[in-house]
Amino acid sequence: MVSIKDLAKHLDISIGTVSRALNDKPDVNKQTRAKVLQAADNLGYVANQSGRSLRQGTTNAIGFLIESGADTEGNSDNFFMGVIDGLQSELSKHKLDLLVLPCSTDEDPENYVKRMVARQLVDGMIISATHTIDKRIDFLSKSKLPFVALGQSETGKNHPWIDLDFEGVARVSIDRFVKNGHQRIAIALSANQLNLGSIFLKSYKDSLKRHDIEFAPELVLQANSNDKGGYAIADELLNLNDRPTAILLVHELMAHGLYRRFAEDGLVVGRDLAVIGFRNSAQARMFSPSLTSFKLSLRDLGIALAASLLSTMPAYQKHYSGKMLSQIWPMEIVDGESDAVKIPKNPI
Amino acid sequence: MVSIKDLAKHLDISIGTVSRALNDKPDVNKQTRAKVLQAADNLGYVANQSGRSLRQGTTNAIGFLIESGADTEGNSDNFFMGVIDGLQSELSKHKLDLLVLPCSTDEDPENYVKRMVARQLVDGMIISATHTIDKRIDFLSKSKLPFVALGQSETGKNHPWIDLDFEGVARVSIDRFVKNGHQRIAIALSANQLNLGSIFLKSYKDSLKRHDIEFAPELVLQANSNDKGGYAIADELLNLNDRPTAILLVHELMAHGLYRRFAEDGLVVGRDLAVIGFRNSAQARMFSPSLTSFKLSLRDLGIALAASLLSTMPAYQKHYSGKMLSQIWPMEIVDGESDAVKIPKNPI
DNA sequence: TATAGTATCGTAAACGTTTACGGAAATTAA
DNA sequence: TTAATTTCCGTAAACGTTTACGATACTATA
Repeated sequence: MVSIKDLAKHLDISIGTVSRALNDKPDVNKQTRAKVLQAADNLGYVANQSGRSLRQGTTNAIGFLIESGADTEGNSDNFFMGVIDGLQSELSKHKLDLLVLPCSTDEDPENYVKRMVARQLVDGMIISATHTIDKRIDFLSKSKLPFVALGQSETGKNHPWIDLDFEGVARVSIDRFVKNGHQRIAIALSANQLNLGSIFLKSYKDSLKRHDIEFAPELVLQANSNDKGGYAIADELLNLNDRPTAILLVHELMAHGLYRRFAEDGLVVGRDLAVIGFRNSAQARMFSPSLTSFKLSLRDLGIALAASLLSTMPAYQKHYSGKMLSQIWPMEIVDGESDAVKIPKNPI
Repeated sequence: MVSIKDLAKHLDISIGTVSRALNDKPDVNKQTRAKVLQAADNLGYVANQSGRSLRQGTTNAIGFLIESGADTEGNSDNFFMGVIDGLQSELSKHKLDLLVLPCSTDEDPENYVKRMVARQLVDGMIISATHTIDKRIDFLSKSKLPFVALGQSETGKNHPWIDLDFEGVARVSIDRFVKNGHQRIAIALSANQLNLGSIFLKSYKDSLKRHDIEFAPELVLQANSNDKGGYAIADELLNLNDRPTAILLVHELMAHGLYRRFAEDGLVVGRDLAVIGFRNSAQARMFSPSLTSFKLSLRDLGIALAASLLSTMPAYQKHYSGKMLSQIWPMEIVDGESDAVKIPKNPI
């Protein structure tokens, strides 16, 4: 590996000048700068990050914290890949690299964050899979490392975050159901602890209240956010005395199981039950009848996350003066056939 | 941030001794070591990685190179998440951290690898999405950085690699088809350049030859590895003069489109066409009739990759004396209903 | 011409570690 | 008691950068 010292020796100038030339500092002659850049290119010089980090206390890298376990909230499709692509697109504008830091299922997330922060290999962090009570946020708030959370938490709010508009998804869904005459509307939630569920549930309740529909606890169903869970929920639903006529699937990965269970009884989604899913994954289009769902541009979300983070970092703030730190990320509904049924005469 | 210097001052001993105590070096008194560890814990000391890297030229981290674009050969999030979990499980045994390095769709993969190597933030690399001709491998071979490839390449083979047993998958599939009386057997490949396709195709041809079945070029179908591609392939297949009675889907993400296209003509997979898919994804179980496919433990694959890499790194070799550097990763077939049809009397 | 200002560069310290080396104290051997 | 050995610890250099500071030479101003 060729160092700055080698460059200096090769050009017979001081390492200080070489460094200044490489870093576009003002007080260096144009010709010498040209020579330095030329030589750097020839010899294949590239700055050693450790040396640079040690001196400046900066790494030119941003970390994206994810959980590497298999089923993280049913994000089975390319959720992260899409977000990552957006993150990079924005970060690369500032010559920042993205390091994805996967927290293993074996390790306590808080401990993992501590380790990664201590390692000092990133200048800022984006954390995902936010929990209602999230110790990582506690820790990061205390540390001086800039960070942005994908997903709100109740742990502390004076940090930037971006959250998908779960509230809006639930509201729009319920409104649409009600508009079509539905009165008994169910909601299917994931069985885990993520904050997502509580937001959805609250918005669901609020929407019902707005329409003067009484909240029925038995219509809040919980299961794992996958095929099996969907089957179980459909089963539970079909066994209710007073069956719902519509259901909102917070995790549309449940959809397939639901379709499957219905098919077993000769029932058809969209005719015997109105279904709206969240969030428009690659699979959503595959259903028959097609699933009404919500569209989300993962790439744009990634870009927004990066912008939000950078706007809190002094070195980059100038580029993001007008940006909002935190925001609710809106999503558009995409019409399918699964919620076609209106005011059913024979509620299932 | 508390440094080793702070620790030394606090304990009124030299920084050399502190460092030795923390790193389990032999020549340090047991009591002083205990004191040092205690103080480090109290003050929340954790070694600065930049300083350490600069001095030792080592980072205690392994990089996993992936491509962050949306459709990377149908390897959705789950694929990587599973592998990552396995990687970490093995790496953590040696106190190594895993950094996932996503190559953006905007950037040339070779250039990205160069940048990441130059950054010197990992001691070794695992690269994925290997192409038949892969410049990254060229570069890494020249550099001194240890690496292992997930997927073979023709670029140079004197480096460790692990490849899924595509050859076996094709062979077992064709054998099973033939055993059930099929003679016209198609194969659906992805339309892109990955090495996977060529291996599959070769094995497909070899298997046919073994059974004295003439190779028919029109039975090699190509499309994008997704729902639409499957639909297109089914369409093409149904328009053939002499239709095949069986098909091997190299990317079972195509399966849904194929099912869909068949349903349109009132045809049923498993009755009117024998289908075997690859690789047993979460969706595979959801099909009806269920898709016969191949099982793959992503976690175990990750563990093997890590072991393979570490066995080439001097500092860790002692733990992996007997390990093989490169290997073909076997997969088991999982019976479904999609290939139930035997020697059809009325070939579609 | 003398002075002030400017452009350019070299010097050296600092970031936080690790580690080779040597020295002092403690222990053992004679 | 002395010499030899061992145990423990401090010193200082080194890794590759960046950057404050000062020095030099040149240019413009009076």
